[in-house]
Amino acid sequence: MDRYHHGNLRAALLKAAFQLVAKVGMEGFTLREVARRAGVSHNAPYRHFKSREDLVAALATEGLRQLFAALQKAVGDTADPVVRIRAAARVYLHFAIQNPSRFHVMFHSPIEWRAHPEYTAAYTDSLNLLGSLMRSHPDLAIDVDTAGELVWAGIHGITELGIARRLWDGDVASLERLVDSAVGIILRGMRQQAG
Amino acid sequence: MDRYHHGNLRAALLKAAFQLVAKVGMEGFTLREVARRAGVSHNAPYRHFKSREDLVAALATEGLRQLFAALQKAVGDTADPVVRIRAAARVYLHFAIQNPSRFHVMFHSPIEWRAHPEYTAAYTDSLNLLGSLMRSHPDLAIDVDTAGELVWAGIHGITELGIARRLWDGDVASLERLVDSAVGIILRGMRQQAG
DNA sequence: TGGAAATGTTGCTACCGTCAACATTCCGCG
DNA sequence: CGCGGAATGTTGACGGTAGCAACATTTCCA
Repeated sequence: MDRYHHGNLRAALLKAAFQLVAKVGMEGFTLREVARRAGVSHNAPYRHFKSREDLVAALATEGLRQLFAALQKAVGDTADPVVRIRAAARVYLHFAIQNPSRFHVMFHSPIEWRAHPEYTAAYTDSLNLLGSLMRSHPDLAIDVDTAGELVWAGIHGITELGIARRLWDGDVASLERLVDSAVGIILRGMRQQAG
Repeated sequence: MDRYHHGNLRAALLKAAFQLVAKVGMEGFTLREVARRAGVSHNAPYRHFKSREDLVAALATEGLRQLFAALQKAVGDTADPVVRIRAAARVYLHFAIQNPSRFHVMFHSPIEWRAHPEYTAAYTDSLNLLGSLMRSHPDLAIDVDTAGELVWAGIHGITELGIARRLWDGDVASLERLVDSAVGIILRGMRQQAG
């Protein structure tokens, strides 16, 4: 089974890249090391990715798809809008906590994303999902798109500062409580007010 | 004035580093290029910074101090808590928009910050400032520290997604409106409710 | 004033991203 | 079949980078 042609090198490279970035972070992330871990020569990756940046972009895109899939799954469990939004928020947080390097690649890679429409598409999928959640939430004082963006931004901010260890003592549960209360507060603040 | 000893190379290196990162971002940011721009040999920086990472950490710390100073200045203009909080939020946003690379260095550098207490101190200063703002805001339904963290996270999230061009059409004013409404919504959501 | 400490330079090693040239395998068409 | 081009993988080279060691210059103070 030691063939000259690998068979599915592209997927193997992505897998190796995920493992590498999980182990050493984005510093120390090296195209050559990825190739080494996939058991191929240092130049084999160039048959599947234009450049190192191209591989990173693929990694980010793949990560976004995983996140989207997780969000979809979490959201399907109930019909209550508030519960669904909170579930999505928790999934977002947990994804980031469990894969901080992956999250980092997804959101902090200094890449010109306009050259990678698959990335933008994957991103938009999640944003749309959140938007549709807001649509099912009644009594919004602002339009649903803005509402979705604000909720996204709130969760994203907590998650960012959380994995950066800024507002986190290491206890996941406390961060989760913070996310829950953020969702509650933001949704409450967006409500139509009677008087 | 062409001396062997520079006189204040450390400051000159930081300045050159800020210019470089503003021009080429964090990719292409090179210790040797910084040295070149400061007009010294490729190894001179090692007399002032242990490593490349050490220089980046100094850069991030300096950026945080600038942000803190800007926040302080913005907050001094009025006594109304809500206005002050909104002013701080806008300053945060504008700082990031005007110095995206600097912001990136400050918040996305994969550095073990425990080894750089000045960074954590600079960070805490801003967080405390925001906390004190919340303290002057009446009728909070939750404790002030949590309130401060939530406001920070909300603004941070909008700013992050903003400079990543995710929820931004290029118009600063629209982002500003988003920040304003986020502040309003979050503060409203955190209010004690009568019934 | 003289020598140690601080600061800057030169040269080296190991590694990285990428290009070019070459080797092997696969696959469709006669 | 078989053969020739396309796809895939390898080897080798080049320029650039981080960091180490050895050396040169300047400063400073005992």
